Amino acid sequence: MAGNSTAAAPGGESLLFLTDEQLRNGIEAMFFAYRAFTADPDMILAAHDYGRAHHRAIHFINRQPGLTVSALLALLGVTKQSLNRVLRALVEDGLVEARVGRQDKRARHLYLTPAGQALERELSDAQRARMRAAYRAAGPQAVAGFRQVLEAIMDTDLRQTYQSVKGAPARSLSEREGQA
Amino acid sequence: MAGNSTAAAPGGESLLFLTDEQLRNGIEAMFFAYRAFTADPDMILAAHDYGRAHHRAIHFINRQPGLTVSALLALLGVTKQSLNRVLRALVEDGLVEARVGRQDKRARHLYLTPAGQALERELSDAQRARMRAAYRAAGPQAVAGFRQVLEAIMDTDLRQTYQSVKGAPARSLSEREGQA
DNA sequence: CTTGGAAAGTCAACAAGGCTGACGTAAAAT
DNA sequence: ATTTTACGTCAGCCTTGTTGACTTTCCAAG
Repeated sequence: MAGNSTAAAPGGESLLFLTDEQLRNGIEAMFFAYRAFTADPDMILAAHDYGRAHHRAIHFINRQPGLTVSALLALLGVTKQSLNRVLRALVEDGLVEARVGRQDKRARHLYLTPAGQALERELSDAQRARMRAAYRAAGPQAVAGFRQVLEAIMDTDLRQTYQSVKGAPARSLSEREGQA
Repeated sequence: MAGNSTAAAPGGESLLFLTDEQLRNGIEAMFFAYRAFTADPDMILAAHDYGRAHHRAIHFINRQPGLTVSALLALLGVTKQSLNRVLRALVEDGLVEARVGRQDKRARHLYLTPAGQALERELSDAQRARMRAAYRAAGPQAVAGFRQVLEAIMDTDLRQTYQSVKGAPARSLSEREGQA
């Protein structure tokens, strides 16, 4: 079975932190923390008649202005049809601008309008405030561990995706793609 | 505004870990890690024609056998109509048993049947395997930090909820409520 | 040059799982 | 006796995921 709970350490280290009970606590902590993590943006979004899907799109468009729909698709991990609905609403409401590619006219390059930037700021201010408070309370060392474990939880694919975004090229894409 | 990024430390500590950039990375790490975190259970659930909602119910019923519908409601933070749909399916499929309370006959106490326990094991084995690998890769100190930050992210309410479950009384509820 | 496939995006329709509102019933509490 | 609590249920709505069936555009091979 899978319950090799309190195994003695082969390398001499205490492996008590690998107990099934510890793992279960970690799983539940992820569940509750993620709920809190999305709570503030959710409230703001509801006031604007948007949902989490809109938030995610706005977040990454802000992070990499000029990225294409398919690039965004790869980041979000949803179908293009699903994303399209969200994107259409944002474009119609004037929060996002979709410019046709100069070199490849099939591609749409996405940008936040000033209104879009305003909402992005509102959302990320709230979310960062919570993270900042948590980071401050836990301290730098805990934060380092936090990040380490989160990265270890990711798949190889996702970790690469994450790493590629982390650097935040910002603006480089638009230049690379030859946009205005 | 909210961008007090690289502020100098009032207490003398380096506050570089509170940079907007650092916070943004943390936010994205949460997003990607949570996706990976739910990926394995999601695949198993799809094969059984269930969704995440069923998983959550099964998880907490396993954690606290004999808990009532309203207790589960409080843990999950959804409406009873939403939970009821999920619960009805699980009861009909013979994964969950709902016993009428002995002392309070209004209450339904929930238990996993052997079939329910089997699915729970399948799901949690997969999820724990991922967490175990991540914990092992990151090491005990990182795990401690991980847990600290997650708890700090939670609201006061959620933290209390989490703490109350963490102890895992398991079986104590059924006795307290006078169940068979 | 044309033609056929791949890539980008759109429209339509469906399902899961949230939500609100209204109602019913039994049991408990006052 | 009345009110409140715990639970179930019906009806209907919304968001956000899905698949399937198209265009339009680009590129490469014949």
